[in-house]
Amino acid sequence: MNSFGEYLRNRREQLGLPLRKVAAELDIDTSILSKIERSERVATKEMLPTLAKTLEVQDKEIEIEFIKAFILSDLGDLNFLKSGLEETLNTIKGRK
Amino acid sequence: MNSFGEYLRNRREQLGLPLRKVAAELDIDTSILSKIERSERVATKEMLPTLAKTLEVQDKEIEIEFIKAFILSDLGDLNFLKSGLEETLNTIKGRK
DNA sequence: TATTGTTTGGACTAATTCATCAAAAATACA
DNA sequence: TGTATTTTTGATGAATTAGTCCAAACAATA
Repeated sequence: MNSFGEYLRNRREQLGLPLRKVAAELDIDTSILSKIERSERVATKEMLPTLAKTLEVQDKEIEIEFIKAFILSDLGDLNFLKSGLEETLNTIKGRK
Repeated sequence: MNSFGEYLRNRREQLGLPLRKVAAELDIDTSILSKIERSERVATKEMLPTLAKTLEVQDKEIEIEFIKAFILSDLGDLNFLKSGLEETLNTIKGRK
C-alpha cells in the first residue's frame, strides 16, 4: 500500500530538496513534515496547493494521491467501499 | 445535502424507536446519539453493524450512506474529487 | 393541568491528536 | 576523520474531540 507520505518523499528526493525547504514553504516545522512523510502525522488538504507548487507536480495529480490515501486509510476495510464510491460519484455528478 | 445523521433519524422515527433504545444497542449515551443525529458528533464505522440491525436496514445500504457522508464532508470541496474517486475505484478493483 | 417519557444542552472529565523545541542520530562530503 | 547538514526522536504542553452525567426543555396523553 503506497502512502501519501511516501509519495511526497519520493518526489522531494527526486528534486533533491531538503525537508527544511519544503517545510518552510508550508510554514510548518521540519519534524512535522518528516512525520508526515513517514505517516506518523497526516497532511491536510490545505497543504496541497503549496506542495504541488514546491514539488512541481500538477494540482490534479497530488490531489488524486491525497484522496486515494485518505479514503483507503479510513474506509479501506469496509465491505461495500466499492459501492459507496460509486454512489458518491453518482451524487457529485448529479449536483455541481 | 443529506447528512448521515438525518438518515439515522428518519429511519429511527419510521420505526418509532426512542433514542434510548438505539443508544442502548450501541452502548452509548442517548445524548451522544442525539448529537450524532443532529451532526454535532460523528458516527464511527464500528457503529454500522449495530445500527443496521437495530434500524433494520441492510449493511450495504447503511455503509453506502456512511461512506457518502464521510467523503463529502471531508473532501467535498476538492477540485478533483471525481478523478480521485475514480482512481480509488481503480485501485481497489486492482487488489482484493 | 399533571404525569410520564423523550430529547437536548451544558458543565465537566478523559482521551486523542497536534505543534514546538532541542538534542540525538544519520548522512554527506571536504 | 572531522565538520556541516539533514533527518529523526521524544518530551512537553496546547488544542481538539469524545464521553459521562444530570438537569432543563419538550412532547404526548391521561
